[in-house]
Amino acid sequence: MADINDNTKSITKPRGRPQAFNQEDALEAALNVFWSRGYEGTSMAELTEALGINKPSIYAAFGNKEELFRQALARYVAGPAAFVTEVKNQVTARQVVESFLLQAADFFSNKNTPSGCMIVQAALTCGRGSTVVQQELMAYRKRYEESFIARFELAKIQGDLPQQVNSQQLAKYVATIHQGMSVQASSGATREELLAIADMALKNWPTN
Amino acid sequence: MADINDNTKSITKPRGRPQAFNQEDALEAALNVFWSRGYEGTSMAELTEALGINKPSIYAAFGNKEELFRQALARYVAGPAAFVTEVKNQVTARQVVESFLLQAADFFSNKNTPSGCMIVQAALTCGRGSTVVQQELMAYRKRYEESFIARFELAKIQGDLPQQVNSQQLAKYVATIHQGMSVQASSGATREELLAIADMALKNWPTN
DNA sequence: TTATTTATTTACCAATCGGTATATAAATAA
DNA sequence: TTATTTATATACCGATTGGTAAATAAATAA
Repeated sequence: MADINDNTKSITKPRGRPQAFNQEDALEAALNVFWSRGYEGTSMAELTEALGINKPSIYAAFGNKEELFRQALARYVAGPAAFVTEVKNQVTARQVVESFLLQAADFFSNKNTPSGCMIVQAALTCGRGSTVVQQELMAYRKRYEESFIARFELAKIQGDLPQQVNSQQLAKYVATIHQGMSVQASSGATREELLAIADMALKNWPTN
Repeated sequence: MADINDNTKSITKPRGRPQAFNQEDALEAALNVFWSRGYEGTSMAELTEALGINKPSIYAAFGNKEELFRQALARYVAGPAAFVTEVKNQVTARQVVESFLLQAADFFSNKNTPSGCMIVQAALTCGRGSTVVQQELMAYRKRYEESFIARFELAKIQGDLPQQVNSQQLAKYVATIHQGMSVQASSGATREELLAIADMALKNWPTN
C-alpha cells in the first residue's frame, strides 16, 4: 500500500521564486559576526552587510535576530567547537582534558576565526532585553561542565582516575581554565602563550 | 608676597544652585549598574533610574556615558577591587597569589555586589561604537598582569621564587584562573566552588 | 531688592534599534 | 498564456539609543 506521507517524489522543484543565496553560507557568515561581536553587539544592519542579504530575506529564512543567533550557535557547537564533545572519546580522563585544553589553545588563537569562545563571550553581560540569550549561554556552559563530570565518573569506574577525586570540582577547574583561556585569547594571547597556560594547568593532574 | 593662585580662601560657598545629590553616591550607583550589565548593556535610562538623577544632571556632573563609565571603573579599581593591588604586599610570591585567588573567590561571590569582575565582563564583546572602551579594559587587564610579572621578578631576587620560573607565564596562568573564576561566578558558582578552584590552581605552585 | 550663577526639570533631537508592509521579480502549475 | 507561489528590494514602522535646548528653581553677590 502506498504511504500517504510519501515524500520520495519531492524531487520536484519548489513552487515559487528560488532563494538567491546559500542558506548555510549565510548562517556561517552570521556565526562569524555573532562570534566576534556578541549577541547585542551585533546589529541587523551589520548582519545584512555581512550576509549580503536584505533584512526581509533574513527574517524569512531564519525568523528573527534571536532565532538566527540560536541557529548560528548550534552551528558553532556542531562545527568549529565540535572538538569539545569529541575529546571525550579519548581513552583516559587525563587524555580527555589534555586533548581538550591543547585543542582549545589552537582553536582560540586560530587567525581565521574570531578569538575566544562564543559561548563564553557572546552575552556575559547584556541589557535587560537579552537575559534570555544570556541564560541560554549559561545553560550551554553548565551542560558542557556536566558532560565532563560524567566523563570523569566513567574514568573512575574504568580505573584511570583515582576514586577520591571530586569530579564536580575537577570539571569546574577544567571549565575555569577553558573560560580563562577564552578571555586571554580575546585579549590577544598567542597560541604559544595559551599552550603554556594549558601545560601549567595540566601539571596539576590528580594522582594517587 | 601673595600667591595669585591662592585658593585657601575657597571655603566660601559656591555661587549658584547647589547640587541636589551626592556625587560619590551617584558614582557608586553607576558603578553597580555598569558592573552588572556591562558598558553597552547599560542604558542612560537605566542610569537615571538607578541614580535618581535626570539625564542633564548626569551629563553636567560626569560628561557623557563613556566618561561616567571611566569614572565608575576608576572607583571600582580604587574601591572594591583594591585588594588586587594590595595583595602584592604579601611577603612571598606564593602568599601573594594565594591571597589574590582566595580573596577573588570571596569577592566574586559577594552577594552584596554584582558577580564577577567588571574589568573582565563589562565589554568582552561589543558593537562597533564601543571598541575604545573594550580596548581600555584590555589595557587594564594587561597592566594588572604586568604588575604580577614585576612582583614575581622581585620574588626571584628576594629568593622566595625559583630562578628558573618564567614570570610571564606564571602571571598569565594566575590571570587566566582569575578570569575563569570571574566567568564561573557570573554563571552562578558559589563561594565554596570558587575556593575549591583556587585551591586546585594553587596546588600547582612551582618548587625547586 | 536685583543681578548673576549654577542645577534641575521638561521636552525634545537625530540616529539607530529590531522588525515589517508593500510592491515587484522570478519561478512552477495549469 | 495566465494563475499561483515564493523571494526579493524598497521604504517604512514605533521604540529606544545617547545627548541637549530651553525654561525654571535655588543659591550667592552686590
